[in-house]
Amino acid sequence: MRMSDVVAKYIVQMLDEQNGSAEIQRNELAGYLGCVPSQINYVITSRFTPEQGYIVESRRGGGGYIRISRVKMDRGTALMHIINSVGDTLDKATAEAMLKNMLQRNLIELSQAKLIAAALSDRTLTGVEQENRDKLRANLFKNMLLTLNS
Amino acid sequence: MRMSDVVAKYIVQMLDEQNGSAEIQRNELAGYLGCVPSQINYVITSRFTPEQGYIVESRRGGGGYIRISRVKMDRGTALMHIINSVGDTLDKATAEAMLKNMLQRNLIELSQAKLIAAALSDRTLTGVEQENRDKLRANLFKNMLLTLNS
DNA sequence: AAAACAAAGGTCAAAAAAAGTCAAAAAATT
DNA sequence: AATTTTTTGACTTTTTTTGACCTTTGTTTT
Repeated sequence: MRMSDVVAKYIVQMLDEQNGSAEIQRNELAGYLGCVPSQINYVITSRFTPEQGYIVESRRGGGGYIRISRVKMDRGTALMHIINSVGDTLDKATAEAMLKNMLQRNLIELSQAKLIAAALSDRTLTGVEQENRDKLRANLFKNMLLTLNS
Repeated sequence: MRMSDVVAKYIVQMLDEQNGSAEIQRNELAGYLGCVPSQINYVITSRFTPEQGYIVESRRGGGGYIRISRVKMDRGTALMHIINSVGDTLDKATAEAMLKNMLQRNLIELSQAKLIAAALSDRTLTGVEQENRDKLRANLFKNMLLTLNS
């Protein structure tokens, strides 16, 4: 079995045992499982992504940690669907249409839609090169929506 | 739990109990909590800054003290203040501290804080060059907050 | 009143404790 | 054979902890 699978399995097990939330110490876990610390980062970026329904937070420095949480799927199923339908890039018009739609379907509140729209606006993203904007928009959109269904 | 968090928690608790104002003796508190005195300074400068809505006053010498107070204002003003305190760039740690503080002060809701945090996270912004991230963060932060006070 | 001493708090930088990044090498898949 | 995914490790960045030394203020002595 691959090391990355061992790590992933371990994390999934923690998530199962601790109802959807696991906090690890990178170096400690790496030591325990017998891999290099950066392997943990690899596993997290490759298998615990927003698309796959996970939120990852971390802190460096003394007492640092990595926290992984599984997003619950209730009303979230609809959101999850939407999140998954967004590819690598997302243009502003499409994003706005989607937000409008979500509002009509009562999936999000107005203040939330406004927050998201503000993040995706051209005004906010001046400074980011045109070619990168829609990529960033996709990222922003997906990551932000994810926070709503946990 | 980190020493710094223990200290911060202790102070917050005092603030809560004494409606927004706490007076401590540095050496005494350090002795009580079991840390070096300068740890107290560290915690204060890292977690009880004006940006985060605190005023700190102190006096040396016999009978010296450190007084920490939470400043309070109406929501719109407070948000405006916060927005204005953000310059051209904003690093993630500062942003998070600010969000936490806004939450504590009931200026925003949890779901909103989460949306904003997600937009500012490194994970969302991978793809944006390091040197531009904090600039973009400042933009995102300010533009998003602006939607909240209208 | 001046000088000496004691009692606070302040500063700063080094060391320690984490986590993050990136690219090259190796392994697995197609 | 080519491409994609994994593994590794050197190097970076962030955050916290600690301690030696500094400054300010109050209290005693002379």
